[in-house]
Amino acid sequence: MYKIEKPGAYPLTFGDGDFKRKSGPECKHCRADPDKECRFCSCYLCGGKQDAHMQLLCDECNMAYHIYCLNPPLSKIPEDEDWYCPSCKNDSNEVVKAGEKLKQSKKKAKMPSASTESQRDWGKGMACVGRTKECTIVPSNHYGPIPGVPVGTTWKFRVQVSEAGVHRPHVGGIHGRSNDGAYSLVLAGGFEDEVSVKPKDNLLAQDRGDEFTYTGSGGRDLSGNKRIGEHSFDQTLTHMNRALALNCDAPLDDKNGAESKNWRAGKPVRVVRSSKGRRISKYAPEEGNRYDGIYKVVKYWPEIGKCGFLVWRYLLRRDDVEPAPWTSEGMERSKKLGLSVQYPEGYLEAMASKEKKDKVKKQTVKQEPTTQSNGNQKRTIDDGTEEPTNTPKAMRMGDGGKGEAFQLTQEQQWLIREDCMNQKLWDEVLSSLKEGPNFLKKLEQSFMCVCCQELVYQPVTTECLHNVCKSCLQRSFRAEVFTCPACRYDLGKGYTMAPNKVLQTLLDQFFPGYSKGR
DNA sequence: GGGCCCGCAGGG
DNA sequence: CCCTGCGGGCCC
Repeated sequence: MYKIEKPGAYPLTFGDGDFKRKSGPECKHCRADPDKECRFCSCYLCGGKQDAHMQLLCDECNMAYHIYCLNPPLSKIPEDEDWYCPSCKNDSNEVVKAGEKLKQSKKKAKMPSASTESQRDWGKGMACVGRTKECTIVPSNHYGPIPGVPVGTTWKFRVQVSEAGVHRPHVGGIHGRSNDGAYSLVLAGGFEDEVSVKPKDNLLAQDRGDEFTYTGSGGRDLSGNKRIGEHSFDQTLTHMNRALALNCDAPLDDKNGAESKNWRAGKPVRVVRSSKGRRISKYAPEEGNRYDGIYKVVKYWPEIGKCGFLVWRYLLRRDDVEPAPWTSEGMERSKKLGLSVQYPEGYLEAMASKEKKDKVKKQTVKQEPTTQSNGNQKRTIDDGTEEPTNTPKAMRMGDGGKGEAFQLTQEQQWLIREDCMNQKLWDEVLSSLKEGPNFLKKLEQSFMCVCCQELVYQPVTTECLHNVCKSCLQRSFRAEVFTCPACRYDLGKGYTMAPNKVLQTLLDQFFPGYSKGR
């Protein structure tokens, strides 16, 4: 019934009450909220629910795709019987017809996976995924901030930073063009042992927040299909190293380096700090990759690194009107803007269900020692093996049941930590864990919507740190009241009501089924 | 906890 | 087309 039989027969409509897909009568990912983007029940590429009549369903994976989101886009619904999405479609020259020998497309044939015996599944996970969106508001060679992305914005994965347009390469540390300049770089502490051989220069090697030194790329042994490796030859002032040097307001000198007379006159570089740099920099974020603003190249010079090979080094200095995230001004701003680590769509949910699955697996292994995984099994991020969720997934009282503390699952502890905007509330609620059953009462009180006086549903956590049902807040806005219903803090007419997915996941676990009929 | 090594995006 | 690359998940 989900197959498009003829052009014009589109099963994905919202008006006829027959909106059904893989998740039963209502999508378990977005609970059929028409205002919520969802890649599971709507367009897999943009998540948008609009233009249902232009959403094609893949006959293999059953995911929906806007014809205009496809690359290349389609102008109309194809007339063919079957349609397969880009990831399910088989390249025609990879299909083995009767009497033909196995052949592969040129590209695939050259890929490492074609010539390896490895059974490991590389297909999933954030290391090997492609972008699902692209920044188009500015070109890829844009200098300066990305409009709409404030300093302090943080993403869990590099691919998201790329999607936002802040730093486009997936892996590379510098983004630039060798005849133009560098647009952005990532500080991830990949060069900690590359401090100068001269001890007094070690100070310069440190990240001091508003100033830091950076090491160029290249000179590494990438054999074995690696992306980073040991230094084994000299770096040259070419490619991205040349690009970054061009940002410095001084004539290029690829022998001795150069220093700017007026450092602010150099081309601006967007700087992203990664949590990986934490080992060597106290300015690195706790988690993910954070946009820290605009820096300029003050000078650059060649140097013999600890590795014994020549490396190019750069001194960068901050030049941005937006406060740095680690300053008190910056922290206040981040709080006001409600900035928190952004995860890919569906990532937290996938992690949560994976954790659950792993636990189940462990148990089955314990019970049936003969069960073996064959190693060939394909894994998917969410292969839909969810059990019915009528029982709390979690924490019950201990065995005796007489007043023991409430037990949180690991997953819940993790999710609670993720919900940092509600940290204060959670601290308070968690303090009643030891009161056993009273914990749930306390939880219900703490996350009650001030409008409907019920447990919040699709909660919007406001800048002023209150939780209101999205629908309640929308009702308020429809009545032209644009303040927080709890404290009257002005949210502004254009306020975007992003539901707190982590909180919703948690509440669904603690109060299974509470959102039914809402 | 460290090593292995994949697809993808970008520049040239 | 080619080459490069301060990711990241999984296995040992």
